[in-house]
This record gives sequence, C-alpha cells and structure tokens, in this order.
Amino acid sequence: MPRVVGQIDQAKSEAILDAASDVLGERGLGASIEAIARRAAVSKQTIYNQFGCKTALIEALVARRVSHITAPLRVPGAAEQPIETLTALAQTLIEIVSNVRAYSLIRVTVQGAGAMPELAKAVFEAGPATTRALIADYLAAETEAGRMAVDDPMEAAEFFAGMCSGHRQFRALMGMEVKADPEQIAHLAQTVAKRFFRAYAP
Amino acid sequence: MPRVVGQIDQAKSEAILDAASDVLGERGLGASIEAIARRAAVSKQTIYNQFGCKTALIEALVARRVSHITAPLRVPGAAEQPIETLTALAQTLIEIVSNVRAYSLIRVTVQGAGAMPELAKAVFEAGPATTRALIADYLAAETEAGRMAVDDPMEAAEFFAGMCSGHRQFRALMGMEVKADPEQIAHLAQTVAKRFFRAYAP
DNA sequence: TGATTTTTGGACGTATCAGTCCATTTGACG
DNA sequence: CGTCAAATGGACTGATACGTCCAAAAATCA
Repeated sequence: MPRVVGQIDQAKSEAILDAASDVLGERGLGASIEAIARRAAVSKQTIYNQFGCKTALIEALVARRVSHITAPLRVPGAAEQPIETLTALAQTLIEIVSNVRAYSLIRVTVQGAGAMPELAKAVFEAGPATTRALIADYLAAETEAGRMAVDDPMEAAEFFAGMCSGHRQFRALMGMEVKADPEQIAHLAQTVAKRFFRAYAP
Repeated sequence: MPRVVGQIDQAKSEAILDAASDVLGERGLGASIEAIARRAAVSKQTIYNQFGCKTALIEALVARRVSHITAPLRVPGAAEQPIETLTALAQTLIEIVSNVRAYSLIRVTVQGAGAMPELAKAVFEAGPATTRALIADYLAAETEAGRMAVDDPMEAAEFFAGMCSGHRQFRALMGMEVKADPEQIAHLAQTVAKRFFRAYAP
C-alpha cells in the first residue's frame, strides 16, 4: 500500500507549533502565517492542511503549552516546616513568571482576548486559577494542622501569588527584559516564603 | 482678522481622545481610525490633521491617561499607625487595578509593546515603577521612624503592590469582568494592610 | 457680509494578511 | 520502480486598514 490517508508528518507539526510560539512571541498576534511558515521551514499550505485556520493553530499552541507551563507546580509532600514548602512553591511560581516562552503565550492571549474570549478564559482557568486553587488547598491543610493561621485561603493564595509575580509580570507583558538570575530567584523565593509565613503564622 | 492659523477645536481633540480610549479598549490596537472617528462624531481627516498618525494619537492618549491614573496615589501624611496609611495606599492601588478605563490602556500598551517598545517603557515608568518607588520611600521612612522593620524597601513595595493587584490584573488583562464592589475593595485593602504590616512589623 | 481656515466625507492608492487553488515535486511503501 | 498521498510554492481573491487628496460645507471673526 502507498502512504496511508491522514498520515501527516508529526515532526513538521511540532516544528510549526514551535515556530508559531517564537514568531507570535516576537511579533504578537499580528504575525502572519507566512512568517510562521518561513520560520518552521514549511509551506504556508501545510499549516492550513494541518490546522485549518489561524485560530485553530493558536488554540493548538495554547493547549500544548498550558500543560507544560503549570506542570512543575505540584505541591510537594507537606514538609514539617511550612516555610520549606512555601519556598519551593514560590520558587516554581517565580520561575514560571520569568519564563519568556510562557509569557509570550500570555501576551498573545491578552492580545487575542477581544477576538477569542473563550481562549482567554481557558488560559486563565488552566493557569492562574488552578495555581491559586492549589495554593489555597495547601494553606487550608496547613491551617487545619495548626501550622498556619489562614482565615481565607483563596485570598491568601492571591496574596502569595501576587508577591511572587510582582511587577515581573508587568515587565514581561510589556516585552521588557526580565532578568532571571537563578540565585536571585532563589533568594526572592525565600524572602516571599519568610514574609508570607510571618503574615499568616498561628 | 479671520480664523487664526492653528486654531484647532480643543473640544474635538478631547472627544477624539475619549473615543480612542473607548474603541481601543473594546477592539484593541487593531481598532481602525475610522471607527474612532465615527465614535467621536468626527471625520477621519480631522484626526490626521490633529495627530498626524495612529502612533502619535496613541502616544497622546497614553500621555493624557497615565497622569490621571497614578494621580490619586499620593502618600498621605504618615499617620500615627502605619496600618491606616497602608490601608489607604492599598485601597487606591486596588481601585486603580479595578479601573476598566485604566486597564484598557494597559491592554493597548501590551498589544503595542512589539511595535512601540518606547511607549511600553514609558507607561511602565510612569505607572508601576513610580508607584513602587513611592511605596518604597514610605516604607523606608517608617522603618527609619522605628514603626516598621523593612530591610529591602523596593522588594517590600513589590510585595505590597503584588498583593493588591493579585489576579485581578490577570482578569483585567484577559478582558474578563472584574467585580469592583466598593465594600469588597475596602475590606481587601484592610486585609492587605493588616497582613503586610504583620509581615514587616518591628 | 466676506475673508479665511477648519472640517467634512468620500474616493483613492498602497500594503498587508487570511485563506484558497492548483500544478508540480517529494517521499514512503509495496 | 511505480503508485499515491502529502508537501511545496506561487499566484490569486477578498477584506481591511493606514494614510492622502480634494472639493464643498461650516464656522469664526472683522
């Protein structure tokens, strides 16, 4: 038998998504499909064959990325000292916020919020919302165990996440350089954990 | 003498900027000049007469808005109790973040960050950066006075501002509804102030 | 009222981009 | 090596938007 129907080149598909991520990150939503095709060393028609339209391409891109981005955020087995767990959480959050690739996606989503609100909502749910929920659950558990005193876990989770993102978020959104010195990030994570715990100690 | 040269209609100029603010907020940077002209009940040519090009229009818009947005953020005469001052600061910050008009501007800036980076930087400097600097100054003064114990005022200012914006920022950027119940805002401001002070009490 | 300038609105030129079409080439597989 | 689907690339359509031009209308002041 000859080539089977529907046997599209998976490697090319990946290359297209990678290229789309890069080009959209650089030029924003206005980036042309042709530019993406050039970057992926692929013909424009191939993109349309595989994804149908620009919106679908972006949806595929988002679907692929979102899971990668929040994957590292797992609440570790609660340590004896909440500070250690909080530090680990903060570290992960700050790394996410400092991740250029992740933020180029967010920027695209912000730009497209008007044209595709359901996508924006999906990203919000998959990203910040679940992140906060995870943190809130952890804080509630620690309070239950008497190691912290968090009266409103969701609110506290907001505060914690807000301390981590700070204006890095702004800089990243504005397309400005965000210095991501690992040593600095580690120090910042420790400080966030320390101060947050002090604010919510029993 | 007949009509003086350069005597452009100032009221129309304002109407154009208002309309631009609205339309850009709704449709994003992609909004057409014609749409803005229609909204302002003005001819497209008038916009070009007064502003020259789209970029200049947006710059004028940003220049006019930025001052309005951050104007309310003045550190009040330091009260006896830092908590009171912190609550007032938080309240103002949260109101800014909940302000739809302000955020539509931010969204436009994010969208245009690629095409006009200098504008993005200007907004960042005029907005978040000066805001943090103001807060940092206040915290340093309170520490000097022995009423707080802030070792790194800029970092602490980041935390404070981050707690205020939280994921309201995200929702606003994504174009999602941000509930701005005054009572809720007041309560949130109090909580932020209380917890922050606890984290940085002497 | 008359001189002069702004404003208007609509036509126009140019550019860009999404998405389609199609003849040709490439490459996997029997 | 022959077959058949996928990939290519280049031309094409249609839509949209920036920015320009210009003749006619409106507004301002002497």
